[in-house]
Amino acid sequence: MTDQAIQIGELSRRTRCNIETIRYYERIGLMPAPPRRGRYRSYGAEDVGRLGFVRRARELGFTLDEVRALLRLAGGGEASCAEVRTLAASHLTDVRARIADLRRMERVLADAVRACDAGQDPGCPLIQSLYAERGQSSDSLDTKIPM
Amino acid sequence: MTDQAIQIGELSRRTRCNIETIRYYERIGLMPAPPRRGRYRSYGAEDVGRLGFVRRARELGFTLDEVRALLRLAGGGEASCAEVRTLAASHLTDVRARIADLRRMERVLADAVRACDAGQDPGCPLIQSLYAERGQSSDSLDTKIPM
DNA sequence: GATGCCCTCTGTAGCGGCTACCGACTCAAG
DNA sequence: CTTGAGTCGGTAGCCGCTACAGAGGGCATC
Repeated sequence: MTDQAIQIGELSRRTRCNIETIRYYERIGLMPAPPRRGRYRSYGAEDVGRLGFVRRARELGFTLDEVRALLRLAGGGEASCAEVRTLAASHLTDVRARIADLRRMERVLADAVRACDAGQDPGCPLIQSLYAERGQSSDSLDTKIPM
Repeated sequence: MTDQAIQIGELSRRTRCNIETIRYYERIGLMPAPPRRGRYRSYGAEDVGRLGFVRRARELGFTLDEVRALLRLAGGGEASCAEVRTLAASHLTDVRARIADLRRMERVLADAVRACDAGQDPGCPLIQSLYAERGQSSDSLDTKIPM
């Protein structure tokens, strides 16, 4: 059985989650404070599962607040599936917006690098394009989308 | 002529850069400390240009350190164009890596949302996929690419 | 029992790039 | 004279960690 008590280092290895990060998650209440063996934290299989869940959600770009919500919903029954779907769909929209922003950057950068390679301008084309103002700026600095 | 002295509010309007951010840039030495009229900062056309440059570089996703480097290179002659190119090319690589990460997230999220819509699973498919471990995790949490 | 060595502990401070808020001031218009 | 808008410097907060300091614990080896 895998329900033997493990220490934080082993939990870290199994979930590929930094020890400091585990303690951080505990501090902010994302992971429950485990019982202690002496002064050492003692984790079980459930913690491995929960922390794995958190990590995978983070890899999908969910914020810690969203992860908290997902964890709450994970316990609920069928009803919560709809809420999960909503959360995921809205996050998906964010991800797509970020992709769109990055693609704009990519295009401009690639153009500039190409212009540099052509290299018959009097000055550096990239520097010049940074000095020249383009139209409206797509707000990519203002939109605050997490991660 | 546009070289009349303007205050920080006007500079903010012209560059669409938050006043607090302008003062922040001054504090960290990205913008020079301007002369004062009384106790108020007094800016000129050059500042508008420089700050615009900074903003546009930021919109392309350059870090403030990279912007600093670009500003230094902007003064230099032909020689620096090659350095600018290098900087931009390496940043472009970063941007592309971030796009790739986001596309992976997008794919997984879109799949999960679709599975939710199909909705014949016993539990919520997204929650379940977060509990199940996938293979190696593409490191999207570890790679630290700015912005 | 003393020496290593590794693990774990708590606590705090730092990262980047801002943003927000504070009370105090300055200045011009009404 | 009052009111309102702008500006001032300073500090603290945001997110999601990461790093580091200094102490204590536990086990193997000499």
